[in-house]
Amino acid sequence: MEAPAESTRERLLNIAEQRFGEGGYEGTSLRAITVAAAANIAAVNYHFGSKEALLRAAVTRAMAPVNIERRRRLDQLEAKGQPTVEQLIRAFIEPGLDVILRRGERGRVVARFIGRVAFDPSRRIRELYSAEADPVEARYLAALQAALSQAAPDSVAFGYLNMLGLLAMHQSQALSRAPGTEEVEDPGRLAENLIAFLVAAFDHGLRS
Amino acid sequence: MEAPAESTRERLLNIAEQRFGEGGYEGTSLRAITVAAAANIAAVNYHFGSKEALLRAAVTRAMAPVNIERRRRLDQLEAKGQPTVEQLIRAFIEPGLDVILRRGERGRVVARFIGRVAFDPSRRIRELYSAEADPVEARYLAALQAALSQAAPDSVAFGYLNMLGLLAMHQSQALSRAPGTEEVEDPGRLAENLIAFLVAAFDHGLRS
DNA sequence: CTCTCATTCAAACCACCGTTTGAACTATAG
DNA sequence: CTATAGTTCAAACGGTGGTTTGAATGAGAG
Repeated sequence: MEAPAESTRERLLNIAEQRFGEGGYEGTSLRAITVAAAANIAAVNYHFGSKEALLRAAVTRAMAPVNIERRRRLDQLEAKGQPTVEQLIRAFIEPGLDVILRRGERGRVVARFIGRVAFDPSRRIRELYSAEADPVEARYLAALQAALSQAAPDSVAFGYLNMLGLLAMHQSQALSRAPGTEEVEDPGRLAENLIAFLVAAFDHGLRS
Repeated sequence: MEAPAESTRERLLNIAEQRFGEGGYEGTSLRAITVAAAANIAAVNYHFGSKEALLRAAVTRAMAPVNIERRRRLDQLEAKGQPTVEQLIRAFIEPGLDVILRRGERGRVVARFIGRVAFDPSRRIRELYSAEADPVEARYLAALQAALSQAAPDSVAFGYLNMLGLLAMHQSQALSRAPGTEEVEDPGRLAENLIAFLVAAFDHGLRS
């Protein structure tokens, strides 16, 4: 029928991404995942060890390209001297939303999954996201502080937190209206709107 | 021992607020709630009818004072003519964070609960929040549009969505670092920082 | 062909879930 | 005191959760 090259392990990760992104971790059963992936229940524990380990593997796989792209852009910017606030925000936001642009329908699934994990009620699970994002986070904080030398460190951290939150919110479509009420926004336009919003807030809205 | 005036119904609502705010709806069992509330399992179905009805009652109770205060401020502002963007943002944010200021430790619990419900993975549950917030929402959107006459309606809606999201994020402390790493921010200062951040974004970051 | 090892499978395990039941308790009204 | 309505209780219901088991299957190596 379709691509037979997809291994059970990959099918589980793909469906887990989709279902965890729709219903959250607690709200999604392994049985729902394995049925949709045409796999046996025991496959999850065979390939990953536990439900949480499946989630961990899915988070790592989904975040990897985003982190790589963020690092790449940061390297590139810093090689050219002191980056501007807008350049830094762009280098942070765009990789998070390009996930949607690059791949088609799967892109939205991945983005929603990432955003959902970032906002999960359980601290354990939010920390999975933090652990993935942490390596880049320190570099962004330092670069933002350098670009906003007049701003207090607390303010820069506050701005970064808001940037992270708004990105996760738009990724997960958490507060979007009921489907049909509004058309799903074009991801490219969304990125530009979000970047403009954040640049203005960083440039004019942080206490010194 | 303590206040014996607390009815079973009130104890259930208080504990539900706390536990749903900590673990989310799916991640919190009725047994955990009833044990903590020193009530029988059947008490939930007797007083509310179901787990979801308990959540609904808790959301309604928690949101009521916020909505009342928002309406009051909106009435007051509109009686004096065209409100500024800052006045409108302040009238939206402050009631959401005053929940923390007014009451002591319980304030944080209530705020976290509200924020958590707004970001719940299940659409059903997010709609509980929307249903409570909706009546005021239309008024805020109209007032913001009037204060930002040069901005496109889509942009105003985009800004409002971001305001809603950032408030819910700070209410729920969703992306806060592990406790102990940073001191919990003073709620008053948080409100001022958030308002300044949003005013700047609305004034300089919305496409026309 | 045979051995080996990775993978898949049906079935079961046990714990916990939300909900229901019917009896026991409480207090107030007649 | 007695009836009555409101509330609490222990116990059980059926269903579903993540996890485990041990046998069956498959392909590749010697």
